[in-house]
Amino acid sequence: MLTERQMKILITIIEEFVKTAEPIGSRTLSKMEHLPYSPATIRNEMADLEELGYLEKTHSSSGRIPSEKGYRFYVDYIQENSDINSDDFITISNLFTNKNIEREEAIKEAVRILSEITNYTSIVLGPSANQSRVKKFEFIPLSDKNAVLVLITDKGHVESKNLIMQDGINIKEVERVIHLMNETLVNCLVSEIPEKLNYELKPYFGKFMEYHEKLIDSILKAFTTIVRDHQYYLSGRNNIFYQPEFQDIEKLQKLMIALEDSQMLKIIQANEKGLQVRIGHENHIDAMQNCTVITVPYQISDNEYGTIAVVGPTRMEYSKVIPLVEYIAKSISKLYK
Amino acid sequence: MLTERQMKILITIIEEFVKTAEPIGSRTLSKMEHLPYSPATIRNEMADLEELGYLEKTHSSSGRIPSEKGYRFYVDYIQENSDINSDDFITISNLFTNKNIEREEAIKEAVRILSEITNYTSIVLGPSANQSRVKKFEFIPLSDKNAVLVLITDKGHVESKNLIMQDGINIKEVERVIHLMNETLVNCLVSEIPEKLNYELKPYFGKFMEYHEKLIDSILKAFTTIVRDHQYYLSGRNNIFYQPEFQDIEKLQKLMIALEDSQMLKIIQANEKGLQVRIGHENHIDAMQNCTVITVPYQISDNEYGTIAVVGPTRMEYSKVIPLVEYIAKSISKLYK
DNA sequence: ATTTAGCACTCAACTGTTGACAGTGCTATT
DNA sequence: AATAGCACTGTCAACAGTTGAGTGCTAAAT
Repeated sequence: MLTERQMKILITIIEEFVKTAEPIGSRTLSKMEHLPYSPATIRNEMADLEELGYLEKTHSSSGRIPSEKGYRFYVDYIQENSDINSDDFITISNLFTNKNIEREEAIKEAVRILSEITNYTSIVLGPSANQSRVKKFEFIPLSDKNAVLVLITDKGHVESKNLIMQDGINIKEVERVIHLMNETLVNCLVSEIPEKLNYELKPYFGKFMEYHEKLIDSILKAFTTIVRDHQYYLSGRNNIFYQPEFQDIEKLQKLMIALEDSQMLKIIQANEKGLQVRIGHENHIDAMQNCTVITVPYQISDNEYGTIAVVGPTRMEYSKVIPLVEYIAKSISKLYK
Repeated sequence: MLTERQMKILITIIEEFVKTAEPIGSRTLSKMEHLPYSPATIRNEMADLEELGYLEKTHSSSGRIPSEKGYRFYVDYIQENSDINSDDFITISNLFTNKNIEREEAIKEAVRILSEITNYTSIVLGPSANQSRVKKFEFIPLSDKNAVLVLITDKGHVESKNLIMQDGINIKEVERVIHLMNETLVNCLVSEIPEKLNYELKPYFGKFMEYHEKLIDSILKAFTTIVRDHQYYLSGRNNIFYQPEFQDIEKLQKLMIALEDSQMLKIIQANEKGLQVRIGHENHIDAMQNCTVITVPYQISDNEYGTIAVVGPTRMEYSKVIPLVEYIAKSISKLYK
């Protein structure tokens, strides 16, 4: 285990490195008044901390920087001694007063502010519509070639599609198809739509007119997205530019591409357990070896969960970010209760 | 005016520079079989072309690169002699067959492919809902605290909002408000919604219950976005990384930020006249001095226009991109007819 | 009157060298 | 156990020298 002094030194190095992004040397530490030891003493302690895996060197004669293990220690440490900076909290709590009763806007706004305060990138992942049930399909003809089809679920998901009737498809016929769709599909799980369309509705029509099949295929295609997709909202992506660890254009590029990749979803989505901090390699994504991802779930109905995530360099202001995301997630969850 | 030979040289320089992104020297040109002149002769011509403003040097002893005026000449030239590469066209025309009758998806997909083929960034700007009329508001209560409000317009815009009833607001009351909203607002322009809510509906309720005002404010806020916003879809943003002119991280950053800026909208939105090519400074955006923006409108109903845009470096493959965007816009417009 | 060959000149990009400097590890001393 | 001293290491920026691609100009050739 670490001695009191080692902990003090380790934490000071981390906090200093978070500020400056420069390796910290023994002389710098020795000058601090809460570390009244000579550089040599500190060097010895640093050598020990390095041997234990908490610190690293960038090259043989450089100062030290925290390792992932170092950050992990730090994160666990501050989660016990968490300390709240009230200023930012006021800004956010204002968002969730009755001025703004539209949920999605409020969440987006909160996350926008989150990335502004922290200077990192943040993400909202809304709940998937998978476990919702069809409340109704609404079909609205607009002209003889155009119509809108709207799907509304019991959890409030709304998905609309602008349909275009190609030659040979009559809008009256479509209306009949939709009518039957409603009868067949209302109250069934959104995830079952494709299956039901294919095996219950299609055979029924197939006997009569061959172009109905084409039509149903199109509708099918139109609504597969709702089954598959989560709402995914990225905010503050451009903040990455300001991080010194991403001045290298290739790393920058890889990270930006990763942020839009489906791997990202897997990371963010997996946890309903509470706050998670994934440091560096714990993310299992190549482009994110220098990144920490903090995720925290929020609840918007009995069994619907979304996630808020913050993506930043491993050299992240954990003590600021962690309480903040927790507070936001809590505020959102409170709305529903 | 330019002599035949000058034109030949100018066009060769541009096409060569588009390929390599390197300044072109007289020796290189002289080696090409359609330019059977000695380096010295070509040097003289290049000096003249520079004096006329079609070419530039990066430094006093470098080869030449095209100036904006040079590109302008080139673009005007190829638009007369446009020449269509059929391979890419097949990919795109497949998108607009009856396999896919959902308009928005088809457009997005087309633009996604556009940025893939060209390796530039492309943008769809959907028509604003401003000139649409309210067809109906649909109000769907989900629980005693949650409800969905859906607005559908005569042009097929659908906007949905998840409302959360804060303490003191009863969902039955809300239902009544929506009912009255429907009566007041159906058939009026979307752009008039705020006004009508404020001056026709609010006074009526205000007398009875003060919290109705709060409620209407919230609904108002929820639906201002639909009035203001166009659909804005960006594809292939990460292609910018591959352009040698944006290896400088600062330029890259500025461009990426500009792409999400509202100035962008103004550029893209302004023209219903047909294809436009804006080269470098013609964009009047600082971060886009090295960029060309090609825009072309598409029509989706009697008086609804959207825009497709391609953003790339001024050193762009004009002869490939221009016919392609024109073809896509035409294909989309054909859907509606 | 064009076109071309020849030559001096320019500038960017690369190379190798150097010295300053920040920091370390080790050892001897307090 | 803590510290002072010292040799050592790697980074960084500045500098000079070299190379090479390309130009402009002039004089000769067509």
